Amino acid sequence: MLTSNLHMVRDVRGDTSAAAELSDFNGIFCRQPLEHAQPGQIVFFEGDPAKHVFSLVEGNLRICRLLSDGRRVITGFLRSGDAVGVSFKNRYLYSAEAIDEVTFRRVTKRSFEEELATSPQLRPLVFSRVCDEVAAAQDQMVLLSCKSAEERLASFLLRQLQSDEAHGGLRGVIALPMTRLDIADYLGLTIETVSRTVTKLSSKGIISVCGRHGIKVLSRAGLAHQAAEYEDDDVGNNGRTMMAQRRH
Amino acid sequence: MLTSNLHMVRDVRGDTSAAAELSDFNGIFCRQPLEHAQPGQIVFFEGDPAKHVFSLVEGNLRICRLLSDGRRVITGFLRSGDAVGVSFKNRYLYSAEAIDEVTFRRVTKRSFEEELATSPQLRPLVFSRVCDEVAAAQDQMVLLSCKSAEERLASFLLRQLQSDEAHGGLRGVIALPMTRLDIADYLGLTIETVSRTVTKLSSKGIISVCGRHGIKVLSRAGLAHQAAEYEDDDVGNNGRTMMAQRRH
DNA sequence: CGAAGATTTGACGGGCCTCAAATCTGGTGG
DNA sequence: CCACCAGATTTGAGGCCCGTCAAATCTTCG
Repeated sequence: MLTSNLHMVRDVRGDTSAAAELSDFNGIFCRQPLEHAQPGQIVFFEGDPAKHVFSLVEGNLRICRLLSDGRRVITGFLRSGDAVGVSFKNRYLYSAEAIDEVTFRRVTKRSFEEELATSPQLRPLVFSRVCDEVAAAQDQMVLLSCKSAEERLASFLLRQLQSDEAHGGLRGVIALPMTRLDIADYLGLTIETVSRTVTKLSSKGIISVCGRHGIKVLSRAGLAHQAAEYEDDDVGNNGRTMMAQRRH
Repeated sequence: MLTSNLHMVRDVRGDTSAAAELSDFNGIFCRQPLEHAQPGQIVFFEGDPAKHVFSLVEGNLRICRLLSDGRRVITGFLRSGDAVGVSFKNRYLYSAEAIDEVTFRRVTKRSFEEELATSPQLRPLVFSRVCDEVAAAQDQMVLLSCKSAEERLASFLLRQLQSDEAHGGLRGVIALPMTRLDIADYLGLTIETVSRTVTKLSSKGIISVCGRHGIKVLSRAGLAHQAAEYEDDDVGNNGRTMMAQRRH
């Protein structure tokens, strides 16, 4: 049975304590040579033997899965500081493609696993990242399962905004290195619907389009409202209330 | 930040070697007393402090997440042998509800984590299960992202069939302890669409409905064809071919 | 400038959702 | 044993959101 492969293990979470974590995690990679990939280049293919674990130093990757008839799903976007290929499985379950110019390092899966087995500091770190990975996947399942196009885009933009800010981007401005088709395949929509929905949010005064790969957030509250999620702040709330509502 | 929680760590994978794994994994739980839950009872709530890890002994659970307006998403179904609540996070990210009569055991998260830290046999086991969890989540993202109602239901039935067979069920018969509403919330459809699609598959001669909670598979190949996935056998293929098709 | 690709905009149709009602199933009490 | 009821499921009619197809516009780069 072809089973799991972890594609994304986020390295930075936007607080000052992340620096220590980052160096710990990257300790495995830092002796490896830098490698490069051009936009559109595929770092590894779905189905290939999973020989390496990668650490993204610069640039952005998209994680793709394909159906037999050519339909494409993007299960995640990766940015500098993320790792990809962490798994005990022997084949990659997805492809990793460079969105823009990318630099990365790699270690063999074997040495990564040895490091993991022998390093008590590393273990909880990796395990914790994997938990974040599962949480992200579940958020995405919620998004795909029952959100409208407008809610999906708003949720996506909100996440990107938080991610950008965690990485030291300008407050209120979202960088979108990926194309509209990438966004569409990530949100389970078509390119046309993404475009129309961007226009709609823009005409509502919630965002403002800045060129092809930039969006300015004019009303964060408006975005959060459209996203239809529990989080109502820039910071997630731990005191989220429970309601046991049911339809009908 | 409220982040990941692993809900499903499948314990049995249908081969004879699974028995050893199972006893290893359940070694943590086997000294704990048995607990019970009635149909509809909630084992723990989304947002509650995550104090325990659970091991399902008998019966079925549904894993639910709710949106603020009451929309419900089921991110997974659990059966005997599965564990739930494995995570380093301090709050549950989802609710776990009994579908039928359920018996389970629990250990504190603290003791589970201590066991995990000190047991070199257990670690790769848990880590491997987590990988399966992520793989399942990604499969579900593919399903929700771009499959039609018919493909979703076919994929779901195929998975249930494989799971049933792995657990020693009758060949070709699928047990569906959950309601149609559960299936709908799991597949991102409405209850009416699920019902209509079941009827459609039935009238095509691919399945045959056996009462409320049973479905007989008349044509496994037909199901697999409708599911629109790579796997074309009852066993997944490791030699899956890669194609780099793109739309347009 | 010109061409290729990315994005936007428009018209139209279909698949799934919504609302409504009929039917089926299982459990309870007479 | 059977009537009855509540909940689950099925079936039907109609509408809407988003996908499909097509064309215009914008951007980038040789």
